[in-house]
Amino acid sequence: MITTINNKEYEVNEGDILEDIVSKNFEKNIVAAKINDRLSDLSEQITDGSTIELLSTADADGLDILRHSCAHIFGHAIKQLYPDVKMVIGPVIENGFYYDILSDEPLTDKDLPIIENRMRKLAKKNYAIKREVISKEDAISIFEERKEPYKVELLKEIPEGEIIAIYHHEEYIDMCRGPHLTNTKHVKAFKLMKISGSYWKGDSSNQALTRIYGTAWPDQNSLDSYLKSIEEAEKSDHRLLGKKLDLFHFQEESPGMVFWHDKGWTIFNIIKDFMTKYLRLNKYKIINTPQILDKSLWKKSGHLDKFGELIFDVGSEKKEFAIKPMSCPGHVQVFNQGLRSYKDLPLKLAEFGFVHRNEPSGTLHGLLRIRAFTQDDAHIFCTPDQIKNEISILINDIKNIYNKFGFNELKIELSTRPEKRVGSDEIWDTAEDSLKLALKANDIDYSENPGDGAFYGPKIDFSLKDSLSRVWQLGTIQLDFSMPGRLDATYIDKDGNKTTPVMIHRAILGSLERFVGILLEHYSGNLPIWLSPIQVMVLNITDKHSDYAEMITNKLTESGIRSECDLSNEKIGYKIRNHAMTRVPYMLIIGDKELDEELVTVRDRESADQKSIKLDDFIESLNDKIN
RNA sequence: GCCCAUAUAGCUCAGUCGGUAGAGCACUUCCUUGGUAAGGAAGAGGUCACCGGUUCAAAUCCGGUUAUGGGCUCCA
Repeated sequence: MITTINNKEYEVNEGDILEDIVSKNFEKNIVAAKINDRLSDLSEQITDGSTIELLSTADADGLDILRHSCAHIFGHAIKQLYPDVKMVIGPVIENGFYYDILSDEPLTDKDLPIIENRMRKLAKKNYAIKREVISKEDAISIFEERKEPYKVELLKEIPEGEIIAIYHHEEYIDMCRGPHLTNTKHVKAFKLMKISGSYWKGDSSNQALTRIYGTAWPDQNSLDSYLKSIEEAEKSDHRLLGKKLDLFHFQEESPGMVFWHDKGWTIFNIIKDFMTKYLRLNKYKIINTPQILDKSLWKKSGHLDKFGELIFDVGSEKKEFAIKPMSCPGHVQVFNQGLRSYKDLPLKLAEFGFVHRNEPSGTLHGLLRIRAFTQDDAHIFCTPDQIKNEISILINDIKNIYNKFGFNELKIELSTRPEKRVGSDEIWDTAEDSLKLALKANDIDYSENPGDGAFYGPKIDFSLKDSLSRVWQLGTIQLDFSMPGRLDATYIDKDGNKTTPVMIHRAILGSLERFVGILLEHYSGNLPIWLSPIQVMVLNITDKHSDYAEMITNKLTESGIRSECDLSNEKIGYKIRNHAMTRVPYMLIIGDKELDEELVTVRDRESADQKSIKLDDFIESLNDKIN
């Protein structure tokens, strides 16, 4: 009998176990295999003519297996330490695993080192991990006996006929599809990271569970460098940078709403101005609609019923108002003023819409998830045949705009028709096709999210990751066949009939507040020159040079360069250190030499290099870089 | 909203067994006028998040509230 392992043929006997062949012929760090492209344990029997690819912990699949087995070792440890804990699920995630458990005694982070130590001891015992395929009934009775109600419930949900495997080492038994390591000895480098909450089946109305996160790596070096990278990423946290660079703050009296300081607000406005220029160039009408509108309008638009809890309300003289959570209904009111002709379409209404949403307290997160924010919102009113072209333009523009801000890697998702929806299937076909065609035409890599569209239409979402790999949505393009009708928007078509337009909701940067946060993390605070709130800091060496330094600062300001000067009575080294920490791209040093020769000495943020040049030359080269 | 944790000077943090608080930086004043990442001295700063309880006595122990952090759920 012949089998192919890692492209080499081996003579084997009927009933041979893969592990035996591996231990004779291969290195020790082989942990699992792909048999005919299916992930498998080394404990499997070899069949005639199969093609086998061996996996070590250096392979992505092998590493996942290591992490999965590490979760089982966690289970083993926690059951030894806290026998009453109920095990729920323990899947592999990016960089590690988690395990959901139910514990009567609340576990805290102080327990993590204790559990971790026990895990280390268990792993070192070199327990063999065994796989066993058993019947569903047997599996249920095993876990009933072990008082694991969640495992039993999960088992009951497995369809008849599916293979059920259990894995055990020493006294620990877990239910698992596998594959797993053959021995706990491969688990050497791991750490329990954090403890948090979750829910049974991810439903907040179900039992609250405790989730423990761990990370696991092939060796200590990889673990160390992973931990180090997290530490580094934490330094890029926009909340930390907001404080250090004096950009914004939050306080208790207004949770989830930002107090912008001068420098932060400058960044905000640079972005807003950039987007305004884009809107003007692309024939948008820029409007502004009221912050507070009668609740009846939100009732009519459908938002009050769907998002009532999240809408802030205000009462006045027996009338009930809502603070706007979005700008769409307001935009339809503007569209509805006067009679619209098909010749007016597509009509693009844009607003930097400041909206309030009473997000649940537990979801707030710096600038990335807040309760009051500014959307770069626009609504394109058009006919169904204009959709494709408009979407195509948008996708292309969004890509270019993100590139301009330095983002090249994005996650783009197309969400298609949900079960509950409005509009005919023909309209949905057209809408989804136009989105797909536009994505293809612009050569966009995207994934599909079937059934995740809004009830009123499909959408394309654009997301980015923050410094700690959390994903945040930026832009969105949504087709809407519902709201224009609900809010009585019409135009006169070619035949003189009143017709309801289609509405495209789109935001490019999403929330400007969030976008500032993401930019800060992306650049670790070292914003490109054009986005820097202070582009040039002028430093005098002694009082003698103050007037010249001030004169230079004024000249820079007159040339449209954001600059300040620091005339404080400190040594130059001290001033450089201070401003270097605030990430100013350029410092100009002014002393005797500069005064005598009418020059400025430029210190560059990137290289810390200095060169002395004429002020006008500096301004010119800076303007080249900015534009 | 749910689970766990945290809250001390403007910032970063220390504060042991319950006996009403401390450092560094920043700030103010003075000395210093110094050429590329911290010159020196002095001073000022806190109802220890808030409310309540235990105690002769609470930053410290207990309960609650608020906010923040990490997740979960949610996100038009």
